Amino acid sequence: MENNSPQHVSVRSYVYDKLKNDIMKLIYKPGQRITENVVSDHLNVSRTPVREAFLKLSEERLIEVYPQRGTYVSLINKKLVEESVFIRENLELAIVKLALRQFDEYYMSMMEKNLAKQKEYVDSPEYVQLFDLDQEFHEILFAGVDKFYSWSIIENSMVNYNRIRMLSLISSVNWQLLINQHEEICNAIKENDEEKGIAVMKDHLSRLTIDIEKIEEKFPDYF
Amino acid sequence: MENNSPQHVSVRSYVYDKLKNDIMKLIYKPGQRITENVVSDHLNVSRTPVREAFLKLSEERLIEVYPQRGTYVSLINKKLVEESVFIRENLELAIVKLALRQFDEYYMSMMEKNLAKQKEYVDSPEYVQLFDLDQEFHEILFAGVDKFYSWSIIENSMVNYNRIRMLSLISSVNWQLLINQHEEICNAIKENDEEKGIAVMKDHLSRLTIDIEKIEEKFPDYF
DNA sequence: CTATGGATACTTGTATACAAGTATGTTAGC
DNA sequence: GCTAACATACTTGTATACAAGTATCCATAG
Repeated sequence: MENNSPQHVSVRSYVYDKLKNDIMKLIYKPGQRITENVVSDHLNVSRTPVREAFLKLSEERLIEVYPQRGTYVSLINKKLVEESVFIRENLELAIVKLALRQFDEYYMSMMEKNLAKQKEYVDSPEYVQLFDLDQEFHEILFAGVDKFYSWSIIENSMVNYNRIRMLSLISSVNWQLLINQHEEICNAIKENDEEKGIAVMKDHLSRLTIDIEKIEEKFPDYF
Repeated sequence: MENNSPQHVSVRSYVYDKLKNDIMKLIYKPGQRITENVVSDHLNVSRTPVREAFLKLSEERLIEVYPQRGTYVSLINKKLVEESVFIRENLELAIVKLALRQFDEYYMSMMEKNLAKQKEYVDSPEYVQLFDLDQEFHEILFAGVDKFYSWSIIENSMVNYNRIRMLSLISSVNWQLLINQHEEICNAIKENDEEKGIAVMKDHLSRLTIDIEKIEEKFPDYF
Protein backbone atom coordinates (compact mmCIF):
# COMPACT_ATOMS: atom_id res chain seq x y z
CA MET A 1 0.00 0.00 0.00
CA GLU A 2 1.06 3.59 -0.49
CA ASN A 3 0.26 5.05 2.94
CA ASN A 4 0.51 8.58 1.62
CA SER A 5 -1.11 10.59 4.38
CA PRO A 6 -2.10 9.50 7.86
CA GLN A 7 -0.20 7.09 10.07
CA HIS A 8 -2.17 3.94 10.60
CA VAL A 9 -1.05 1.31 13.01
CA SER A 10 -2.24 -1.39 10.67
CA VAL A 11 -3.50 -1.92 7.17
CA ARG A 12 -6.72 -3.19 8.67
CA SER A 13 -7.47 0.05 10.52
CA TYR A 14 -6.54 2.04 7.43
CA VAL A 15 -8.99 0.11 5.27
CA TYR A 16 -11.65 0.23 7.99
CA ASP A 17 -11.39 3.99 8.44
CA LYS A 18 -11.50 4.58 4.72
CA LEU A 19 -14.51 2.36 4.13
CA LYS A 20 -16.40 3.66 7.14
CA ASN A 21 -15.82 7.23 6.08
CA ASP A 22 -16.95 6.48 2.55
CA ILE A 23 -20.10 4.80 3.82
CA MET A 24 -20.93 7.55 6.31
CA LYS A 25 -20.32 10.27 3.73
CA LEU A 26 -22.53 8.34 1.31
CA ILE A 27 -19.76 7.90 -1.22
CA TYR A 28 -20.84 4.29 -1.07
CA LYS A 29 -24.62 4.42 -1.42
CA PRO A 30 -27.01 2.36 0.69
CA GLY A 31 -27.70 -0.88 -1.17
CA GLN A 32 -24.59 -0.60 -3.30
CA ARG A 33 -22.55 -3.73 -3.82
CA ILE A 34 -19.10 -3.83 -2.25
CA THR A 35 -16.64 -6.66 -2.87
CA GLU A 36 -13.56 -7.73 -0.93
CA ASN A 37 -11.48 -8.23 -4.06
CA VAL A 38 -12.47 -4.95 -5.65
CA VAL A 39 -11.57 -3.01 -2.50
CA SER A 40 -8.28 -4.83 -2.01
CA ASP A 41 -7.28 -4.23 -5.62
CA HIS A 42 -8.29 -0.61 -5.40
CA LEU A 43 -6.33 0.02 -2.19
CA ASN A 44 -3.41 -2.19 -3.20
CA VAL A 45 -3.63 -4.44 -0.19
CA SER A 46 -4.45 -8.09 0.20
CA ARG A 47 -7.87 -9.50 0.94
CA THR A 48 -7.09 -10.25 4.59
CA PRO A 49 -7.16 -6.74 6.09
CA VAL A 50 -10.06 -5.82 3.82
CA ARG A 51 -11.97 -8.83 5.00
CA GLU A 52 -11.27 -8.00 8.63
CA ALA A 53 -12.50 -4.46 8.05
CA PHE A 54 -15.62 -5.92 6.44
CA LEU A 55 -16.26 -8.02 9.52
CA LYS A 56 -16.13 -5.00 11.78
CA LEU A 57 -18.38 -2.96 9.51
CA SER A 58 -20.77 -5.87 9.42
CA GLU A 59 -20.94 -5.96 13.21
CA GLU A 60 -21.73 -2.25 13.18
CA ARG A 61 -24.51 -3.01 10.72
CA LEU A 62 -23.05 -0.76 8.06
CA ILE A 63 -22.79 -3.59 5.54
CA GLU A 64 -24.64 -6.87 5.02
CA VAL A 65 -22.63 -9.96 4.16
CA TYR A 66 -24.35 -12.81 2.36
CA PRO A 67 -21.95 -15.78 2.32
CA GLN A 68 -20.96 -16.92 -1.15
CA ARG A 69 -23.36 -14.37 -2.63
CA GLY A 70 -21.99 -10.93 -1.99
CA THR A 71 -21.82 -7.94 0.31
CA TYR A 72 -23.87 -4.76 0.18
CA VAL A 73 -23.89 -1.44 1.99
CA SER A 74 -26.78 -1.62 4.45
CA LEU A 75 -30.00 0.06 3.54
CA ILE A 76 -31.08 2.60 6.15
CA ASN A 77 -33.32 0.79 8.60
CA LYS A 78 -35.97 3.16 9.92
CA LYS A 79 -36.68 1.09 13.00
CA LEU A 80 -33.01 1.03 13.89
CA VAL A 81 -32.73 4.77 13.47
CA GLU A 82 -35.72 5.39 15.71
CA GLU A 83 -34.27 3.17 18.39
CA SER A 84 -30.93 4.93 18.20
CA VAL A 85 -32.71 8.18 18.90
CA PHE A 86 -34.64 6.58 21.75
CA ILE A 87 -31.42 5.33 23.31
CA ARG A 88 -29.67 8.63 22.95
CA GLU A 89 -32.55 10.71 24.26
CA ASN A 90 -32.71 8.70 27.45
CA LEU A 91 -29.00 8.34 28.06
CA GLU A 92 -28.06 11.89 27.27
CA LEU A 93 -30.78 13.26 29.51
CA ALA A 94 -29.32 11.24 32.36
CA ILE A 95 -25.89 12.55 31.44
CA VAL A 96 -26.89 16.18 31.53
CA LYS A 97 -28.46 15.66 34.95
CA LEU A 98 -25.08 14.48 36.19
CA ALA A 99 -23.34 17.37 34.46
CA LEU A 100 -25.62 19.89 36.13
CA ARG A 101 -24.46 18.66 39.51
CA GLN A 102 -20.77 18.34 38.83
CA PHE A 103 -18.65 18.84 35.75
CA ASP A 104 -14.95 18.47 35.18
CA GLU A 105 -13.12 21.80 34.84
CA TYR A 106 -10.81 20.75 32.06
CA TYR A 107 -13.66 19.58 29.88
CA MET A 108 -15.58 22.75 30.66
CA SER A 109 -12.78 24.76 29.07
CA MET A 110 -12.84 22.36 26.13
CA MET A 111 -16.55 22.92 25.81
CA GLU A 112 -16.10 26.68 25.78
CA LYS A 113 -13.50 26.41 23.05
CA ASN A 114 -15.80 24.16 21.09
CA LEU A 115 -18.65 26.65 21.46
CA ALA A 116 -16.46 29.46 20.22
CA LYS A 117 -15.67 27.49 17.09
CA GLN A 118 -19.32 26.71 16.54
CA LYS A 119 -20.15 30.41 16.59
CA GLU A 120 -17.30 31.03 14.21
CA TYR A 121 -18.64 28.62 11.62
CA VAL A 122 -22.35 29.21 12.10
CA ASP A 123 -22.77 31.35 9.01
CA SER A 124 -20.32 29.51 6.82
CA PRO A 125 -21.45 26.84 4.43
CA GLU A 126 -19.14 24.31 6.08
CA TYR A 127 -21.89 21.90 7.04
CA VAL A 128 -19.52 19.03 7.69
CA GLN A 129 -17.43 21.19 9.99
CA LEU A 130 -20.48 22.18 12.01
CA PHE A 131 -21.64 18.61 12.02
CA ASP A 132 -18.35 17.48 13.51
CA LEU A 133 -18.30 20.29 16.08
CA ASP A 134 -21.80 19.33 17.13
CA GLN A 135 -20.70 15.74 17.64
CA GLU A 136 -17.69 16.97 19.59
CA PHE A 137 -19.83 19.14 21.87
CA HIS A 138 -21.86 16.17 22.97
CA GLU A 139 -18.80 14.02 23.33
CA ILE A 140 -17.29 16.60 25.68
CA LEU A 141 -20.50 16.59 27.70
CA PHE A 142 -20.12 12.88 28.30
CA ALA A 143 -16.41 13.21 28.98
CA GLY A 144 -17.00 15.87 31.62
CA VAL A 145 -18.98 13.42 33.71
CA ASP A 146 -16.54 10.61 33.02
CA LYS A 147 -18.83 8.54 30.81
CA PHE A 148 -16.59 7.82 27.86
CA TYR A 149 -17.90 4.34 27.37
CA SER A 150 -21.50 5.55 27.22
CA TRP A 151 -20.60 7.99 24.50
CA SER A 152 -18.82 5.33 22.49
CA ILE A 153 -21.96 3.21 22.60
CA ILE A 154 -24.15 6.08 21.48
CA GLU A 155 -21.73 7.03 18.75
CA ASN A 156 -21.84 3.47 17.48
CA SER A 157 -25.60 3.23 17.59
CA MET A 158 -26.02 6.54 15.78
CA VAL A 159 -24.24 5.55 12.59
CA ASN A 160 -27.40 4.96 10.60
CA TYR A 161 -28.99 8.09 11.96
CA ASN A 162 -25.95 10.05 10.89
CA ARG A 163 -26.23 8.75 7.35
CA ILE A 164 -29.74 10.13 7.22
CA ARG A 165 -28.59 13.37 8.68
CA MET A 166 -26.00 13.55 5.95
CA LEU A 167 -28.77 13.14 3.41
CA SER A 168 -30.72 16.01 4.91
CA LEU A 169 -27.72 18.12 5.71
CA ILE A 170 -28.13 20.76 3.10
CA SER A 171 -31.82 21.07 3.73
CA SER A 172 -32.67 23.35 6.52
CA VAL A 173 -30.78 22.64 9.69
CA ASN A 174 -31.27 25.60 11.98
CA TRP A 175 -27.71 25.71 13.21
CA GLN A 176 -28.16 29.02 14.97
CA LEU A 177 -30.85 27.56 17.19
CA LEU A 178 -28.84 24.44 17.96
CA ILE A 179 -25.76 26.44 18.86
CA ASN A 180 -27.79 28.71 21.08
CA GLN A 181 -29.08 25.65 22.89
CA HIS A 182 -25.54 24.36 23.27
CA GLU A 183 -24.61 27.62 24.89
CA GLU A 184 -27.61 27.53 27.18
CA ILE A 185 -26.72 24.03 28.27
CA CYS A 186 -23.14 25.07 28.89
CA ASN A 187 -24.25 28.04 30.97
CA ALA A 188 -26.71 25.95 32.94
CA ILE A 189 -23.90 23.59 33.84
CA LYS A 190 -21.69 26.43 34.96
CA GLU A 191 -24.50 27.89 37.06
CA ASN A 192 -25.72 24.50 38.26
CA ASP A 193 -29.16 25.47 37.05
CA GLU A 194 -30.74 22.04 36.91
CA GLU A 195 -34.19 23.11 35.87
CA LYS A 196 -33.01 25.16 32.93
CA GLY A 197 -30.43 22.62 31.81
CA ILE A 198 -32.88 19.74 31.75
CA ALA A 199 -35.52 21.75 29.95
CA VAL A 200 -33.15 22.91 27.23
CA MET A 201 -31.65 19.46 26.79
CA LYS A 202 -35.08 17.90 26.44
CA ASP A 203 -35.97 20.31 23.69
CA HIS A 204 -32.56 19.88 22.12
CA LEU A 205 -32.84 16.10 22.04
CA SER A 206 -36.37 16.22 20.70
CA ARG A 207 -34.92 17.86 17.61
CA LEU A 208 -33.07 14.66 16.82
CA THR A 209 -36.29 13.27 15.46
CA ILE A 210 -36.11 13.87 11.75
CA ASP A 211 -38.92 13.58 9.31
CA ILE A 212 -37.69 10.29 7.93
CA GLU A 213 -40.65 9.84 5.62
CA LYS A 214 -39.77 12.99 3.77
CA ILE A 215 -36.22 11.86 3.19
CA GLU A 216 -37.42 8.45 2.15
CA GLU A 217 -39.51 10.09 -0.55
CA LYS A 218 -36.45 11.78 -1.94
CA PHE A 219 -34.23 8.70 -1.73
CA PRO A 220 -36.54 5.68 -1.94
CA ASP A 221 -33.75 3.33 -2.99
CA TYR A 222 -31.82 3.95 0.21
CA PHE A 223 -34.44 2.46 2.56
CA MET B 1 -13.35 -29.77 12.96
CA GLU B 2 -15.58 -32.35 14.55
CA ASN B 3 -18.84 -30.41 14.81
CA ASN B 4 -20.30 -32.89 17.24
CA SER B 5 -23.26 -31.00 18.66
CA PRO B 6 -24.80 -27.76 17.45
CA GLN B 7 -25.13 -26.66 13.85
CA HIS B 8 -23.01 -23.64 13.21
CA VAL B 9 -23.26 -21.71 10.02
CA SER B 10 -19.55 -21.17 10.00
CA VAL B 11 -16.40 -22.24 11.76
CA ARG B 12 -15.94 -18.64 12.81
CA SER B 13 -19.24 -18.46 14.71
CA TYR B 14 -18.52 -21.83 16.27
CA VAL B 15 -15.17 -20.68 17.58
CA TYR B 16 -16.60 -17.34 18.68
CA ASP B 17 -19.46 -18.92 20.62
CA LYS B 18 -17.13 -21.37 22.29
CA LEU B 19 -14.59 -18.76 23.31
CA LYS B 20 -17.19 -16.27 24.46
CA ASN B 21 -18.90 -18.89 26.57
CA ASP B 22 -15.60 -19.96 28.10
CA ILE B 23 -14.71 -16.37 28.94
CA MET B 24 -18.13 -15.55 30.37
CA LYS B 25 -18.20 -18.72 32.43
CA LEU B 26 -14.69 -17.89 33.67
CA ILE B 27 -13.18 -21.05 32.25
CA TYR B 28 -10.69 -18.63 30.77
CA LYS B 29 -9.69 -16.44 33.70
CA PRO B 30 -9.32 -12.65 33.48
CA GLY B 31 -5.71 -11.89 32.61
CA GLN B 32 -5.05 -15.36 31.25
CA ARG B 33 -3.08 -15.61 28.04
CA ILE B 34 -4.90 -16.88 24.98
CA THR B 35 -3.16 -17.59 21.69
CA GLU B 36 -4.52 -17.98 18.17
CA ASN B 37 -2.40 -21.01 17.40
CA VAL B 38 -3.20 -22.80 20.65
CA VAL B 39 -6.93 -22.33 20.13
CA SER B 40 -6.82 -23.37 16.48
CA ASP B 41 -4.84 -26.51 17.33
CA HIS B 42 -7.15 -27.32 20.19
CA LEU B 43 -10.30 -26.94 18.09
CA ASN B 44 -8.77 -28.48 14.97
CA VAL B 45 -9.41 -25.50 12.77
CA SER B 46 -7.10 -23.10 11.00
CA ARG B 47 -5.97 -19.79 12.38
CA THR B 48 -8.27 -17.74 10.15
CA PRO B 49 -11.64 -18.35 11.83
CA VAL B 50 -9.97 -18.22 15.23
CA ARG B 51 -8.42 -14.90 14.39
CA GLU B 52 -11.74 -13.53 13.17
CA ALA B 53 -13.38 -14.65 16.41
CA PHE B 54 -10.56 -12.93 18.32
CA LEU B 55 -11.26 -9.70 16.47
CA LYS B 56 -14.91 -9.76 17.46
CA LEU B 57 -14.11 -10.58 21.08
CA SER B 58 -11.60 -7.77 21.06
CA GLU B 59 -14.23 -5.30 19.87
CA GLU B 60 -16.47 -6.44 22.71
CA ARG B 61 -13.57 -5.80 25.06
CA LEU B 62 -13.47 -9.37 26.28
CA ILE B 63 -9.85 -9.82 25.19
CA GLU B 64 -6.92 -7.46 24.70
CA VAL B 65 -4.72 -7.92 21.66
CA TYR B 66 -1.16 -6.61 21.76
CA PRO B 67 0.28 -6.91 18.24
CA GLN B 68 3.30 -9.15 18.00
CA ARG B 69 3.23 -9.61 21.78
CA GLY B 70 0.20 -11.66 22.67
CA THR B 71 -3.46 -11.70 23.59
CA TYR B 72 -4.99 -11.85 27.05
CA VAL B 73 -8.48 -12.22 28.48
CA SER B 74 -9.48 -8.75 29.62
CA LEU B 75 -9.21 -7.93 33.27
CA ILE B 76 -12.49 -6.77 34.75
CA ASN B 77 -12.58 -3.01 34.46
CA LYS B 78 -14.50 -1.53 37.37
CA LYS B 79 -15.18 1.76 35.63
CA LEU B 80 -16.60 -0.08 32.64
CA VAL B 81 -18.83 -2.20 34.84
CA GLU B 82 -20.18 0.84 36.63
CA GLU B 83 -20.97 2.51 33.35
CA SER B 84 -22.73 -0.58 32.08
CA VAL B 85 -24.99 -0.44 35.10
CA PHE B 86 -25.55 3.27 34.58
CA ILE B 87 -26.58 2.67 30.98
CA ARG B 88 -28.86 -0.18 31.85
CA GLU B 89 -30.55 1.59 34.75
CA ASN B 90 -31.47 4.53 32.59
CA LEU B 91 -32.50 2.63 29.49
CA GLU B 92 -34.48 -0.06 31.22
CA LEU B 93 -36.39 2.47 33.29
CA ALA B 94 -37.44 4.15 30.05
CA ILE B 95 -38.40 0.75 28.68
CA VAL B 96 -40.62 -0.15 31.59
CA LYS B 97 -42.38 3.18 31.27
CA LEU B 98 -43.26 2.26 27.71
CA ALA B 99 -44.30 -1.23 28.79
CA LEU B 100 -46.65 0.16 31.41
CA ARG B 101 -48.55 1.99 28.71
CA GLN B 102 -48.67 -0.70 26.07
CA PHE B 103 -47.24 -4.17 25.86
CA ASP B 104 -47.42 -6.79 23.16
CA GLU B 105 -49.76 -9.69 23.98
CA TYR B 106 -47.58 -12.41 22.60
CA TYR B 107 -44.59 -11.36 24.66
CA MET B 108 -46.81 -11.05 27.73
CA SER B 109 -47.59 -14.74 27.45
CA MET B 110 -43.88 -15.43 27.00
CA MET B 111 -43.21 -13.43 30.14
CA GLU B 112 -45.74 -15.42 32.11
CA LYS B 113 -44.18 -18.67 30.97
CA ASN B 114 -40.79 -17.35 31.92
CA LEU B 115 -42.04 -16.37 35.37
CA ALA B 116 -43.49 -19.82 35.91
CA LYS B 117 -40.11 -21.35 35.18
CA GLN B 118 -38.39 -18.94 37.52
CA LYS B 119 -40.66 -20.02 40.35
CA GLU B 120 -39.99 -23.60 39.47
CA TYR B 121 -36.25 -23.22 39.81
CA VAL B 122 -36.15 -20.75 42.69
CA ASP B 123 -35.26 -23.34 45.31
CA SER B 124 -33.01 -25.45 43.15
CA PRO B 125 -29.27 -24.96 43.14
CA GLU B 126 -29.31 -24.35 39.38
CA TYR B 127 -27.82 -20.89 39.57
CA VAL B 128 -26.94 -20.76 35.92
CA GLN B 129 -30.47 -21.70 34.96
CA LEU B 130 -31.92 -18.91 37.10
CA PHE B 131 -29.32 -16.55 35.75
CA ASP B 132 -30.37 -17.30 32.19
CA LEU B 133 -34.08 -17.03 33.02
CA ASP B 134 -33.44 -13.66 34.61
CA GLN B 135 -31.70 -12.49 31.46
CA GLU B 136 -34.58 -13.79 29.39
CA PHE B 137 -37.15 -11.99 31.51
CA HIS B 138 -35.56 -8.66 30.80
CA GLU B 139 -35.08 -9.49 27.16
CA ILE B 140 -38.80 -10.20 26.86
CA LEU B 141 -39.55 -6.87 28.51
CA PHE B 142 -37.62 -5.09 25.76
CA ALA B 143 -39.16 -7.26 23.07
CA GLY B 144 -42.68 -6.45 24.23
CA VAL B 145 -42.15 -2.78 23.47
CA ASP B 146 -40.33 -3.55 20.23
CA LYS B 147 -36.87 -2.48 21.36
CA PHE B 148 -34.77 -5.41 20.30
CA TYR B 149 -31.83 -3.30 19.29
CA SER B 150 -31.73 -1.56 22.66
CA TRP B 151 -31.57 -4.90 24.40
CA SER B 152 -28.77 -6.11 22.17
CA ILE B 153 -26.76 -3.03 23.10
CA ILE B 154 -27.35 -3.55 26.80
CA GLU B 155 -26.54 -7.22 26.54
CA ASN B 156 -23.27 -6.33 24.87
CA SER B 157 -22.36 -3.68 27.39
CA MET B 158 -23.14 -5.99 30.32
CA VAL B 159 -20.58 -8.67 29.49
CA ASN B 160 -18.06 -7.52 32.06
CA TYR B 161 -20.75 -7.06 34.68
CA ASN B 162 -21.95 -10.58 34.01
CA ARG B 163 -18.48 -11.97 34.59
CA ILE B 164 -18.50 -10.37 38.02
CA ARG B 165 -21.94 -11.69 38.68
CA MET B 166 -20.67 -15.14 37.81
CA LEU B 167 -17.95 -14.67 40.41
CA SER B 168 -20.47 -13.77 43.07
CA LEU B 169 -23.12 -16.18 41.92
CA ILE B 170 -22.84 -18.71 44.67
CA SER B 171 -22.68 -16.06 47.29
CA SER B 172 -25.97 -14.79 48.41
CA VAL B 173 -28.24 -13.77 45.57
CA ASN B 174 -31.70 -13.38 46.96
CA TRP B 175 -33.47 -14.99 44.05
CA GLN B 176 -36.81 -15.12 45.83
CA LEU B 177 -36.84 -11.36 46.13
CA LEU B 178 -35.80 -10.80 42.53
CA ILE B 179 -38.44 -13.17 41.22
CA ASN B 180 -41.10 -11.50 43.35
CA GLN B 181 -40.09 -8.20 41.81
CA HIS B 182 -40.31 -9.70 38.34
CA GLU B 183 -43.83 -10.79 39.11
CA GLU B 184 -44.76 -7.39 40.47
CA ILE B 185 -43.44 -5.74 37.32
CA CYS B 186 -45.37 -8.18 35.18
CA ASN B 187 -48.57 -7.50 37.11
CA ALA B 188 -48.08 -3.77 36.97
CA ILE B 189 -47.79 -4.01 33.18
CA LYS B 190 -50.96 -6.04 32.93
CA GLU B 191 -52.81 -3.57 35.17
CA ASN B 192 -51.18 -0.53 33.59
CA ASP B 193 -50.18 0.56 37.06
CA GLU B 194 -47.47 3.04 36.16
CA GLU B 195 -46.65 4.20 39.65
CA LYS B 196 -46.14 0.72 41.01
CA GLY B 197 -44.24 -0.53 37.98
CA ILE B 198 -41.78 2.32 38.01
CA ALA B 199 -41.20 2.05 41.72
CA VAL B 200 -40.53 -1.66 41.62
CA MET B 201 -38.28 -1.37 38.60
CA LYS B 202 -36.24 1.36 40.24
CA ASP B 203 -35.64 -0.80 43.25
CA HIS B 204 -34.98 -3.80 41.05
CA LEU B 205 -32.40 -1.98 38.98
CA SER B 206 -30.72 -0.53 42.05
CA ARG B 207 -29.88 -4.10 43.03
CA LEU B 208 -27.64 -4.36 39.99
CA THR B 209 -25.03 -2.45 41.92
CA ILE B 210 -22.80 -5.10 43.39
CA ASP B 211 -20.23 -4.62 46.04
CA ILE B 212 -17.35 -4.78 43.61
CA GLU B 213 -14.73 -4.06 46.25
CA LYS B 214 -15.67 -7.18 48.13
CA ILE B 215 -15.29 -9.35 45.07
CA GLU B 216 -12.04 -7.66 44.21
CA GLU B 217 -10.71 -8.65 47.61
CA LYS B 218 -11.50 -12.28 46.91
CA PHE B 219 -10.12 -12.24 43.35
CA PRO B 220 -7.49 -9.50 43.25
CA ASP B 221 -5.80 -10.90 40.15
CA TYR B 222 -8.94 -10.51 38.06
CA PHE B 223 -9.07 -6.70 38.28
C1' DC C 1 29.09 -12.61 39.24
C1' DT C 2 27.00 -9.25 36.22
C1' DA C 3 25.74 -7.21 32.09
C1' DT C 4 25.38 -7.13 27.25
C1' DG C 5 24.75 -9.13 22.87
C1' DG C 6 22.71 -12.17 19.78
C1' DA C 7 20.38 -16.47 18.34
C1' DT C 8 16.02 -18.59 18.65
C1' DA C 9 11.30 -19.37 19.31
C1' DC C 10 6.92 -17.27 19.48
C1' DT C 11 3.27 -13.73 18.58
C1' DT C 12 0.13 -11.30 15.64
C1' DG C 13 -0.23 -8.95 10.85
C1' DT C 14 -0.53 -9.65 5.96
C1' DA C 15 -0.52 -12.18 1.53
C1' DT C 16 -1.89 -15.96 -1.13
C1' DA C 17 -3.97 -20.47 -2.33
C1' DC C 18 -7.72 -23.39 -2.26
C1' DA C 19 -12.78 -24.78 -1.14
C1' DA C 20 -17.52 -24.55 -1.80
C1' DG C 21 -21.62 -22.39 -2.83
C1' DT C 22 -24.10 -19.01 -6.12
C1' DA C 23 -25.36 -16.45 -10.28
C1' DT C 24 -25.01 -16.01 -15.07
C1' DG C 25 -24.88 -17.20 -19.60
C1' DT C 26 -24.65 -20.48 -23.22
C1' DT C 27 -25.75 -24.50 -25.60
C1' DA C 28 -28.32 -28.66 -26.60
C1' DG C 29 -32.66 -30.62 -27.08
C1' DC C 30 -37.32 -30.19 -28.23
C1' DG D 1 -38.66 -19.72 -29.75
C1' DC D 2 -38.35 -21.93 -25.14
C1' DT D 3 -36.63 -24.73 -21.47
C1' DA D 4 -33.32 -27.34 -19.03
C1' DA D 5 -28.76 -28.77 -18.19
C1' DC D 6 -24.18 -27.59 -17.73
C1' DA D 7 -19.93 -24.93 -17.88
C1' DT D 8 -17.90 -20.81 -16.22
C1' DA D 9 -16.91 -16.92 -13.54
C1' DC D 10 -17.44 -14.81 -9.20
C1' DT D 11 -18.33 -14.50 -4.09
C1' DT D 12 -17.14 -15.30 0.60
C1' DG D 13 -15.15 -19.00 3.91
C1' DT D 14 -11.10 -21.48 5.33
C1' DA D 15 -6.24 -23.04 5.24
C1' DT D 16 -1.53 -22.06 4.83
C1' DA D 17 2.77 -19.42 4.00
C1' DC D 18 5.47 -15.62 4.89
C1' DA D 19 6.70 -10.99 7.34
C1' DA D 20 8.05 -8.38 11.12
C1' DG D 21 8.22 -7.27 15.77
C1' DT D 22 8.91 -9.19 20.73
C1' DA D 23 10.43 -12.00 24.63
C1' DT D 24 13.40 -15.39 26.40
C1' DC D 25 17.46 -17.73 27.09
C1' DC D 26 22.21 -18.50 26.81
C1' DA D 27 26.78 -17.49 25.88
C1' DT D 28 30.37 -14.31 26.14
C1' DA D 29 32.89 -10.27 27.63
C1' DG D 30 34.11 -7.50 31.38
